Amino acid sequence: MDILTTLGVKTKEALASLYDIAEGEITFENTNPNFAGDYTFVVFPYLRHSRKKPEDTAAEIGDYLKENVAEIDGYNVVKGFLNLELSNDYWLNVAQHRIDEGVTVPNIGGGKKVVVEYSSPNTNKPLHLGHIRNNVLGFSFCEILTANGYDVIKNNLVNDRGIHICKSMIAWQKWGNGETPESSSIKGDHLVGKYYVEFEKKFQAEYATWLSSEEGLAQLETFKTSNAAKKYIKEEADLNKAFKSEYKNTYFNNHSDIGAEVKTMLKQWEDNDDEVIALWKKMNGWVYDGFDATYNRLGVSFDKIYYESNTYLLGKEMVQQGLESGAFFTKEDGSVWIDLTDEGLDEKIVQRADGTSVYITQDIGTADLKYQDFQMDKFIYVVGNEQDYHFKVLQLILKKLNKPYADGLYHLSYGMVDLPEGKMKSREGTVVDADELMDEVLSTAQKQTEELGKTEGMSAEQLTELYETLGMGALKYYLLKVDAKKRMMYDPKESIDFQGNTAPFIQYTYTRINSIIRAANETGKSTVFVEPNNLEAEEKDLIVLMNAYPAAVNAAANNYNPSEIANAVYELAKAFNKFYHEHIILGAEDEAVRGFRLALSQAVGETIKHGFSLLGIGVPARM
RNA sequence: GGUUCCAUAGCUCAACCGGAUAGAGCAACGGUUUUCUAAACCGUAGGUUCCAGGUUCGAGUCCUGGUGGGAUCACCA
Repeated sequence: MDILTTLGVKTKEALASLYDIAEGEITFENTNPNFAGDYTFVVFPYLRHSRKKPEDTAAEIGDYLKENVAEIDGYNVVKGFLNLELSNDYWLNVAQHRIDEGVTVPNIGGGKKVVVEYSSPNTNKPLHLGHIRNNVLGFSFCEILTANGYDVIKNNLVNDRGIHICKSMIAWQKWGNGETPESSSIKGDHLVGKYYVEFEKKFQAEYATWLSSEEGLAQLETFKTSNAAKKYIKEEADLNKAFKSEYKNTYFNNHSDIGAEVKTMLKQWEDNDDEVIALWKKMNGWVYDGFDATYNRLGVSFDKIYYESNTYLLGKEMVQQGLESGAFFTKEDGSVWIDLTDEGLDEKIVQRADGTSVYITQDIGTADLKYQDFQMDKFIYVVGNEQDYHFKVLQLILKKLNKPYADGLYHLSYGMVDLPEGKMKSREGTVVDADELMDEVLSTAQKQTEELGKTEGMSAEQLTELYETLGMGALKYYLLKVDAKKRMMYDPKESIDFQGNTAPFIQYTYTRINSIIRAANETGKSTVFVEPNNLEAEEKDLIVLMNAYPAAVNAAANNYNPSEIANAVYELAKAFNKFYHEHIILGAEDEAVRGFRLALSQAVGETIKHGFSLLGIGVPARM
């Protein structure tokens, strides 16, 4: 029986026999490091039954437990806190089990099927830092679920059609002069992105001209006296600027020449125009080549890729079902809506008056498609928290449609990544490009490694691989160590820092262990676990932390939060470095002590490697 | 304005779902290398956990009300 279970049972017994308490859930906490002991039982809640001072109550329970639980060596009491001290034999036992069995994670998934959607890029722009957080988070979380016994399907929904890609296409057609990734040596996704930017530039210029035209100025005057302008007047905002942003979409739709071209192209695409489809395929092909390279480098992969061009018409049938069942209603113009005011939300459109679908319609359809394809128990969307509302609505709609899978929807909502200068804004050119960023961390890894000069004898390929492992590790760890839910700050200086709570620090710890084990093997020293006579504090810390690791893996899955694993691994690495500094391992005189420490070190190394693999980070043999 | 998320050391983040004296890293200062990799280790300094109430034996954590910030409230995706 697990020690905590035993303690729970015995403590219940103690409470019953001492104070006649029958009910209640018994919980233990890890003893605060400032006090002696391993687990702590808080007696305050039981004082009204015991009718004794906290100290006396704790002591009575402590006596009972010491008497009845073999693993308890002793206890101490501070106010109402009963600190239980477990024997060294118990901890050595734990160590032996861990060493014999390797890392074992309790199976909480039970083979349940989970579809995880992440990445979900648009095909008009290259990936940026925000996408990296998404990809790294999504991939890591899939690894974590798998380790917990879930059957995971990683899926990507590629947004490959729509007005945005048409903008790139028009720009390329008009101003591209036949430029290709080959002819320009520009990575495909960046090339397409270049034309997207080009389009925006030309459009802005056209818009600016119009704004100062007679018609534009007339519209501005109309705007100034309109209702829409009132709130700007209240805020004392610049009305010219306000008009410029307010009217932009209207201008694009009703006045712009290139806007009209884009819209025509989108229509042609929907009508399956051969030429447009060919161009679309060509340019998307470039983007996919580019994305594949980036995904490869990030080390992420997918089991199933959905393309919006195939799924964007889905969901209409379900809109019909919803109309029949009364979940949806039709407005006068023929558009279809759902009323969510009972849930504290608004009315939400699910189909336009012309019968075409909107964003959420597609998601309704895709959810159903996923269910047809996989009959999953749960389906998770790794999407930024800016879409909290969208997924709340999506789930409610699925519920109102009585879909059996509706309850299985979970939005893994992660926070935005901010820069020291503020928010990333593509319009202001402050986005951090994914490929550039990866190059940067890589060259930093190389520079650092070369400065330290410990890689003598390594081949060019080995070095390249090492820089990749260190650089990508640093970047991924930087993004994964903070709580996924929280908005985070990306400081370029910090992200390439290799000291302290960073991947290279942990990787370094791993290589230290690795080199000791290697030396032990070379000199024929046994790394087999031997029970020593004594247990040092630093040794015990390692056992305690390794013992806690599987629970952290469970918690990371339950809380949708890889950072719990990052923290657990960091604590372990830190504890090992302290142990390493305080105690000699390979050179220990006593054979039993040496064997024990070697076995323990090896187990620490395995745990680090295990944890890092769940984060999608590799460990080098040496560095 | 409605809804919603957030606020912890100079900076970036923890704090095991209500427990003890709130912890790390970075930055600053000082120390450690004839011993298994110093990308390491040890020490010093740094806090009214945004504010005001409330619940509780006990609150950074729960509730209410403020203040400040983000997101969202599109027939965009």
